[in-house]
Amino acid sequence: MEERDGIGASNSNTGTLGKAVAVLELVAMAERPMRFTDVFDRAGQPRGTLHRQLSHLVEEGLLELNADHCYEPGLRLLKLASRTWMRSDLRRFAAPHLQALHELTGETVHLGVLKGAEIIYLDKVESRQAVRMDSQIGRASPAYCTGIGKAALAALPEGMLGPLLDGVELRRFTPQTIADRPALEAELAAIRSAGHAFDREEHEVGIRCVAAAIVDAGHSLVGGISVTGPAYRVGEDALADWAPQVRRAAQSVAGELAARLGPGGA
Amino acid sequence: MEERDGIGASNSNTGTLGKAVAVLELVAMAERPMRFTDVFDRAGQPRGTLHRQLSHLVEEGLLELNADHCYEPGLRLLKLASRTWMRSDLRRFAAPHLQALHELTGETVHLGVLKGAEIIYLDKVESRQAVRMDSQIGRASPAYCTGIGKAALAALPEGMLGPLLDGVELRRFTPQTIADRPALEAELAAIRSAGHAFDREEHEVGIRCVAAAIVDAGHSLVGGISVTGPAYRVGEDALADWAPQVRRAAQSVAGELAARLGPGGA
DNA sequence: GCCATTTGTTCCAATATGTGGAACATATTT
DNA sequence: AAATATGTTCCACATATTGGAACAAATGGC
Repeated sequence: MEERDGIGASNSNTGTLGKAVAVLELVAMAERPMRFTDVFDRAGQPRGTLHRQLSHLVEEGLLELNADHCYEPGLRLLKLASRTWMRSDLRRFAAPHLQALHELTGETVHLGVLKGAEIIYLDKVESRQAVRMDSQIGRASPAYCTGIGKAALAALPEGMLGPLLDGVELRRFTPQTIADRPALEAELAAIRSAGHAFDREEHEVGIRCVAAAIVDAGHSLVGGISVTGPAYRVGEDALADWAPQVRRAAQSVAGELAARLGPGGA
Repeated sequence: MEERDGIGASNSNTGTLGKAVAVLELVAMAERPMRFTDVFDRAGQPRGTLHRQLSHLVEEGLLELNADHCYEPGLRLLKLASRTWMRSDLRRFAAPHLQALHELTGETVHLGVLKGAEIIYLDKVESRQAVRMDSQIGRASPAYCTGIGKAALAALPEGMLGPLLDGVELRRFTPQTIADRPALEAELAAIRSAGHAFDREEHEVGIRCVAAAIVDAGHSLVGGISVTGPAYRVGEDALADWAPQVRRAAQSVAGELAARLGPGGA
C-alpha cells in the first residue's frame, strides 16, 4: 500500500467512502466556492477519479454544482443534520439547564461535545440576538483554547489525552492562548482539581467563559456547558461566581444521561 | 443489472457511494435508534456488506454506534451542515427581508427551498420562543401541502411539475389537505395567477400561512418565503393583507440573487 | 473573430474494492 | 445449560473504481 498526496493519506481504511467524504469535506470546509480545478489542486487525485466522485456527490445531493461551475455543500446535509440535532439525547436533557443558566446569568450559554480534538457546538441560548439558528451550532472550534474544550480535555483519562494532544498543533489565536504543551497540561490539571475551566480570551479577544464538563460513564461521550460573555461586561470574578452553578448543571445533565442509559439501554 | 429490494433500487448510478448514503439516510431518518438487525431488515442488503458499510460510516463520523449497539446520526453531519447553512447565498440575502416581515406581522417567518418534492427549511425568524436553533431548520416537509411548497411548485415550468408530482403520494395530513391531483393542479393554477399561496391548515391543524416563491433565472433554484401563524390568531383576511408584502420580499430576494449571479458569475 | 490556452468531461484496460454467502463469535432468552 | 437471536469475520468472485490519455468546451490574448 502506498502513501498518497492530498486527502485520504491518513485514514485509508474506509475505502471509497472515505475518499468521497474527504472530497466532500474539502469542498464544504473551504472558505469560498471551489471550481473543479480548485478541488483538483488540493485533492491530490487524478482528474477522472475526482470528476466521478464529485458527480456522485452532486447526484446524491451532498454537494451542489451551481451555475458558475462552483461546487457548494448541498441541502441534503442540512436535512440529515437536522435529524442529528433533533435526536440528540444530550441536547434534549441539557436544554432546560441551559435555559436556567441563561436566566441566572443573563449571558450566552453553550452546549458542546468533544469530537477528536475539536468542540462541536450543539446548542446555544442567548438573549440579545434575534431568534435565529446561530452559526455557532454545528461549528467546530479547537478544544485546547475554549472553555468547554479544556473542561472536556481535562475530563479525559490520561491514556486518551496524550495521543489526542500529540496530533494537535497549538496555534496561537490571541495573546492569551495557551500555546505550549506543558502549560496546557498544567492548566488541565488545575481544571481537574477545580472542576471547572475558564477561557480567558484564549480563543477570541474580548470573550471570556466558564465551563464544566459533562462525562458519561465510559467516557464514550465527553462534552460540556459554558457561560460566555464579553470581557467588558463579565469580569473573572463574575465567572468564578457562576462556576458552581455551571458545575451543578453539568453534573445534573450527566446524571440524567446516566439514568437514561442505565435502566433503558445496556 | 438486476433490481434489488430495499434501498438503492431506484438510483443505482452513484455506485458504492449511493448505497452508503442510502444506509446513512435510512438510519438518520428513522424515528428511533436502530440496532444492526433493524437496519438489516430494511436495507435489503447482505449482512456482510451492510456491516462494512455501517462500520465505514461510523469510522467517518457520519454515524455513531452508541453503548447499546444503536446506530445514530453522527456529529460530523452537523459540522458539514453548518457550513451549508452559513454559506448559503439565498439565506444571506433573504435574512433582512425575513426580519422585516417578522417585524411587520409579528408572526413567524420561514425561508425554504424546493428539493425534489420536499421543502427544506433554511431559516426562520420568530418572536416568542427562546433563542435557539429551531428544529425546523433543515427539516423537510412535503411541498404539496405547505405554503412555500405550493408556491414553489406553482413556479415550476410545466415540464418539470408533472413528472415531479407523478412520484409523490398525496397523503392527507389534515381534513384540509389537498389530496387529489386535479384539485392540486387547480390550486397551483390559482397560485400562479395570484402570485402567492395560502396554507389553510393543510399540513397541520391550527396552522395557516401565506407564501410567495423565489425563483432564480434558470429555475435551478426555487424556494419561497412564508408568514405563518396559529389559526386562532391569524385569520385568512390577515394573511391576504400580508400577501403583497410577502410577494414583494420574495421578489426582492430573487432580484438580489440575480444581481449577484449576473455580473459575478456566468 | 481566430488561435492558444486553460478548464472541464469522457473513455477504457488494469486492478483494487466491494460483494454476499456462509461460518464463526457473542449476547440474550428459555 | 441449551437454544435462539444478534452481531462479526472470512474469502472466492464480480464489479466498481482507478488513472492515464484523448477529447470537448470555455476562456483569454492578440
